[in-house]
Parts: sequence; C-alpha cells; structure tokens
Amino acid sequence: MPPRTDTRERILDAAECLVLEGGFSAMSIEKIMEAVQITKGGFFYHFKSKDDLARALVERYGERDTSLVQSMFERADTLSDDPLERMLIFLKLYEESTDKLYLASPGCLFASFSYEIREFSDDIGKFIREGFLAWRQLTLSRLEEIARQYPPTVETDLPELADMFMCTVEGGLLMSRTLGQEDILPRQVAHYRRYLRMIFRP
Amino acid sequence: MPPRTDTRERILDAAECLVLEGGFSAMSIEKIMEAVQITKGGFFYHFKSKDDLARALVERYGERDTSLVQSMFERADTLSDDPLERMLIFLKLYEESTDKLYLASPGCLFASFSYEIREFSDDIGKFIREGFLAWRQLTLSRLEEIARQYPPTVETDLPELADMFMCTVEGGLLMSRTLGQEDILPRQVAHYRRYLRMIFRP
DNA sequence: GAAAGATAACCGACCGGTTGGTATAGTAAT
DNA sequence: ATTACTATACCAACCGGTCGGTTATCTTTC
Repeated sequence: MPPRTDTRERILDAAECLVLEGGFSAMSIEKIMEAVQITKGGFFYHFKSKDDLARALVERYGERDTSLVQSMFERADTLSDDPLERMLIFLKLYEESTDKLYLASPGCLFASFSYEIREFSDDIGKFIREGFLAWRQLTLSRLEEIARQYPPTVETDLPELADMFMCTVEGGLLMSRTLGQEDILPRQVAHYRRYLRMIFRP
Repeated sequence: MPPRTDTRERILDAAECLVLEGGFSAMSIEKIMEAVQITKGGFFYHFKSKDDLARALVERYGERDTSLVQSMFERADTLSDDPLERMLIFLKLYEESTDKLYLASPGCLFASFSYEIREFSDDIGKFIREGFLAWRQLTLSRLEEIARQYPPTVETDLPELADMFMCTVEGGLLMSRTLGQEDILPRQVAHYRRYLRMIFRP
C-alpha cells in the first residue's frame, strides 16, 4: 500500500469528530487509530503527544471558523452598502449556513474544549479565549459602524450586543445538540437578527 | 472519630465542582477521594459505580435548578398581577441571582454533561433532555399567558422565544466561564428581558 | 445494666484493564 | 537518503471496581 499524504488531516478530521461526540478525554488515541486505520507509530509520527493534537485541533478549527465568518461578511458586503443591511444579510447567510454546518459538525470545538479546560495546557486555553475575543471584535466593529449611522434610541452597550451573537450561537448549538433539534440554532440567529433591527431601525 | 452522616452530599459537592472544572471523564474517583478525604471503599459504599454518581449528580442538579427557578417565579408572582410584568420581574431576579450562582458553580452541569453525552448511559441523557424540556415548558406557559393579554404586533413563535431564554443562559454561562467575565451572563439576561419588552409592549 | 448482636460507615490492599507514550526493526515509494 | 508509514512489543501510570476487614454507634436480649 502506497503511503498517503493526507493522513495528518484525516487524523484531525477523526479527532474533531470524536471530540464533538464525547469530549476530548473520552477520545483515546486508539479510537483515532481505528477510525483512520493507522497504527500507533503512525499517529505519533504526526503528533508528538495528545496535547499536541489538541493544539493542532483548536488551531485548525479557529482558522476555519474565522475564515468562514470572514468570507460571509465579505459576501454580505458585496450585496449592500448600508452597514445595517450588511449585518442583517450576514446574519441571514449565517442562519442559512447552519444547516450544512450542523451536519458537518454538530457542535463547537471551542465550547467542547471549554468544558474540559483544566485538561489542557494554558496556551490552549489562551488560544480559545483569543479566538472568542477575535470573533467578538469582528462583530463589534460592524455594530459600531451601524451605530454611527443609526444611533439607537435606547442606550445600548455595543460590546454586550457583540457578546450576544456569540452567546446566541453557542447556546443555540448546545440546545440543538442536546435536544436533537437542528433548527434551534438558525431560529435563534433569526431572533438575534430581529433584535438588532428593532434596536437600530425601530 | 465518629462516622459522619453528610459524606454522600460532600462527595456530590466535590464531584460537581470537579465536573464543572474539567469535565466528567477527567474527574477520577481518586480526585474525589482526595477532596472529600475518604478512601476508595468509602466512595463505593455510597455509589455503586461512577455512572451511579453521574446519575445522582444530574438528579440533584435538576431538582435544585427547577426549585430555584420555580421559587423565583413564585416570588415574581407576589410582586405583580400582570403576566408580562411578572416575567420581567422574574428575569430581573434571575439576572441578579447570577452573581451568587456564578460563584457557587460557574457553569451548568447539564451543559457540561451534554458535551460528553456519549460517555453516559442513555437514561442520563434522557434525564438531561427532559430537564431542558421542562425548563422550556415553564417559560413557554408564561409567555403564552403574556401573549393572550399582549398580542405581539409582529408574528412571534413562542416556543422559539422560550428556547431563547435557555440559549441565553447557556451561551452566557459558557462565555462567562471561558472569558472569565462573570458579568456576561447577567447582561445577556438583561438583553433577553429587553427583547421581550420590545415584542410584547412596543 | 452489661454482654451480644446488628448495622452503617468506612479503610486500604489489590486486581484486571486501559491509557498515553516509547522503542525498534522493517518496508515501500519518491 | 528521506518521507511516511507498518508491525510488534513494551512500559509505567492510572483507571474503575472488588473485597475482606475494622470501627463506632445503636438495639436487643438476658
């Protein structure tokens, strides 16, 4: 059998899936070996430890997630010039994408890791925190742009509103996962969208 | 030394704390033994397996949580006759209580278990799901009462609005935990409160 | 009221299995 | 020669769980 070149990625795929299913601690290296059909030597050729795998996992997830959100923001930007309209379009795109997103990975790796945070070295926790903060900042700068053009009538804390998007997505994902109702997340995003519209365009 | 009668509770306390810190899988019985200052025999006298402990843990958490929410609803009911006002008062009470709640246990045990759901026997997963559904129903019946008196101008799906409270709390808890900013959860509850007011009393 | 028995609460050595991780020799393609 | 593994053997640490005792306290019997 010729050696493949995508083994590292396949390990990460299987690991991500296993983490989302039962958590990081429950994911043994043997389960990965079985899923990817490699031996122990093969695994440790690519990752020097389980902690190393965890780091690679969050890094890949972080990159993919931000690039997805980024590209959706850019797509929304091509569809309107108005900052509020752009945000509303983005949220609509996000809402629609959650269907496929959910099937691909029904859960957030960052959230999953957050609940086992004591298991990892500090730098992984730091990476996750920074990932969330970057997400928050991305939303916040959009909201600030909106607020300049549409000053809200009621006093509104914009960072809180940025947090609200993260909370909506994370909360929605958890409830979708736990209750097995995949439409919860998109419906909650729709409510966030409506809330924004009510605030900025009463 | 006389045998104590509260060991079972002390085990549950320590276990709950450990689960919220690093997840259930990462919580070994030896860690509990150390925290409670008992031996292995002592632990297995009270719980016949780790799975048995998990069951006891979610049951106790479920009871405490629903009784807390229930009592807060009842307290709100004594402060107003208007169904909308009652809900808004309840949310204010909930918002204020999260300070102490957070210090006592910075996280939701149900959420933590949800991310490791494959680790447990099915009945535990079922119990968690039913717990969430009961919570949803509790909120929903209140919202229905409000909607009868204050028909919303924009068409609003009430079950979704009930889900939104759960999502807000769970999302807020996760973000509070992960970012180490305990005010995120109460601020998000306040936004949910404002959204409800905007919907039912424009 | 003292001895005997029952019981609840707990101790700690031990067991088999699993875990993350290492070592080493070999292979097949580039 | 380097890369990308396979195959097998192995290790120490840790894991959940068992089991035969032990201790303190309450209860019953004489």
